[in-house]
Amino acid sequence: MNIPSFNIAAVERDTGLSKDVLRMWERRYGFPQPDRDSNGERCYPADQVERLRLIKRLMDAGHRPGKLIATPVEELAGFVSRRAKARPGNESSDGSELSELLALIKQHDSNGFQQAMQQRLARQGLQRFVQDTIAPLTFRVGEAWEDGSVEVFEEHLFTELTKRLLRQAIAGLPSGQRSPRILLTSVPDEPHVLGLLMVEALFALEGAECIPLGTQMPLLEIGRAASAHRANVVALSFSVAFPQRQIPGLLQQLRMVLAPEIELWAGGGGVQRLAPIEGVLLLTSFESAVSALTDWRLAQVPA
Amino acid sequence: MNIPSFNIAAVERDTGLSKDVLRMWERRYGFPQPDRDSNGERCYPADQVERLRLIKRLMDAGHRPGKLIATPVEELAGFVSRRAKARPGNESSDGSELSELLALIKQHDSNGFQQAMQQRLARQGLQRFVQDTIAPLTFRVGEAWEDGSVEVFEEHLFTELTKRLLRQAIAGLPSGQRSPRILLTSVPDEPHVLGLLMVEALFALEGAECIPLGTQMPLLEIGRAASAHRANVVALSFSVAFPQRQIPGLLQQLRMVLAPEIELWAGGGGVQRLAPIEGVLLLTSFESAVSALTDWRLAQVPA
DNA sequence: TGCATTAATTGTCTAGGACAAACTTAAAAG
DNA sequence: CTTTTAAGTTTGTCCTAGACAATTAATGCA
Repeated sequence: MNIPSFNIAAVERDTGLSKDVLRMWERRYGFPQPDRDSNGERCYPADQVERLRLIKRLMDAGHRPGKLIATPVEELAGFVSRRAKARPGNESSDGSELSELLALIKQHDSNGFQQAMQQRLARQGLQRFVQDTIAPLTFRVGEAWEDGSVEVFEEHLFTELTKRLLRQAIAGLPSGQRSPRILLTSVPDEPHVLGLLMVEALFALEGAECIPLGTQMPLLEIGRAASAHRANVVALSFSVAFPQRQIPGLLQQLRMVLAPEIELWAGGGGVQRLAPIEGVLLLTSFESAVSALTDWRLAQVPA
Repeated sequence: MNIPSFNIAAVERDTGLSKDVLRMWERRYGFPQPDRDSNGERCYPADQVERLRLIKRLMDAGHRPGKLIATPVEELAGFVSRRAKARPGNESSDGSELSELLALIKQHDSNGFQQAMQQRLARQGLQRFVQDTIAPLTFRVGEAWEDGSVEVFEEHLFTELTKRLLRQAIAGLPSGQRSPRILLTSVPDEPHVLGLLMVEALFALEGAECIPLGTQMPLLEIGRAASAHRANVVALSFSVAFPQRQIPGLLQQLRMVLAPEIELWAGGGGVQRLAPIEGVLLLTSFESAVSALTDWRLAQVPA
């Protein structure tokens, strides 16, 4: 069973490192060092791809590539997330319950996980379920992914099951002619949808009319959709994983594309530490999201 | 309101054309012809981005870039999908009902669409709903997207609402220890999830235990997930939009990664016209998917 | 210790060349 | 006249190697 070797495009797909970066690292650091096929093209052996994935994970956790690449493989495993390190054993009563949920994921017990989540939803109600269960649990899963204690496929399963749960809960809420009309989506390089669903649940609970467009909408298309749906607000979500430096530019571009009377809100882990942007409302917490909605309504009354 | 200009990365995001291709076209065909900033870097004006998006759409519909780029913008609008052309007015009684659903999408009437779909689901039952409503409707939407009569954001909304409906329906089915255990996912460049949900509905109806991992799983990760979940079958979905030539290679790679006793099934619009692949079962229709399940069960009995 | 300036790090962009795979067209054979 | 084979186009992806700006770290100075 000869393990196949990956060409540069396959490595880009599987690691998330761009071709440019892969070639640059090879030139600068001497790693990766792929074989070449008869055509002079790079062929990455599986173990190098594996190491690249590990490096990428640690980079997302805040480490710097130069150090990581210089470090031998064995030691790499010893690097752990800064975030995880910074939070040693603050196991509140609720924290341990979250750990139980996390454990179900790691045991690949989808049914058990779904049942436990359903129970919590019934007990807490949708709003608190989102704020006190889904959000922190998502955070914990992200942490665990960074420090390697949760596999990618486990994270995928968690996301998939949670998406279902949330969508089901949202479907159970009343709908119809409500206001404001909020268009929910994300930009092309942002595939994470959980944040959008969480905020949709909150907005829907507060009586807003949500128009969920899914993720990855081109900017010009968002503008068109907002007009076509006569949206009052466009709400975008950026996950922590989204490259922060790109966000201000994107929001400014979108602000120019949108009609001025349409509000632009941006939330999610990616906008936590962002400088204010003209014409854009940054939602740094669930509370601020809800109060943004309240403020919008107040602002409508005098007009 | 100065319309912003896009750098090459933004254009890649918004059009789906790689940087390499954008630069190549500029060199070969003289289009696009972006301005340059003080740094010598490309700045694409919005109208060129728009034209590129149109060209990309027509390419996906089967046209060739050389012709398209040579054609003036006004005439481009006249190009229509080959598929759409080939099927002139076969409006069966069911076809017109589908058209009504499509019309609701184009009117951006989410609530009306959801209600109409719910009704059809109740009337047809899940299996026929998937086969006779969702599948053909998805096809029609794809067609309409190709010939430009449906906007991207309309297609997104359709997808989002349909996903919700299907997931809700699936959630209503019994679950628990059933067999076979089927792991459902797609490869990293395949983000389309509707096909997976449709087949999940059918498999779940037939009593299989489905493990939905969402889309875009790296190959090595699929292998790990299959072992961890003790899956009997790994089922992949490829949409019509997926580059066909890449599929055989991907499947062969994955076949090598998977333990031999785990079956590998591939379905979706992308595998319709594919040559058989050793160790991979190609599901070219919903019927073949169901019979694959039956066959698997038969094969288990003697052992 | 806190802040400003310099230095190192790192990603993205640019240019043009090469080549193989996919598709078309032309020619030959049945 | 149709089918198959061969030659020719088209097109995407990969290659090298250089430049620069933006971020992060480190130094000097108040």
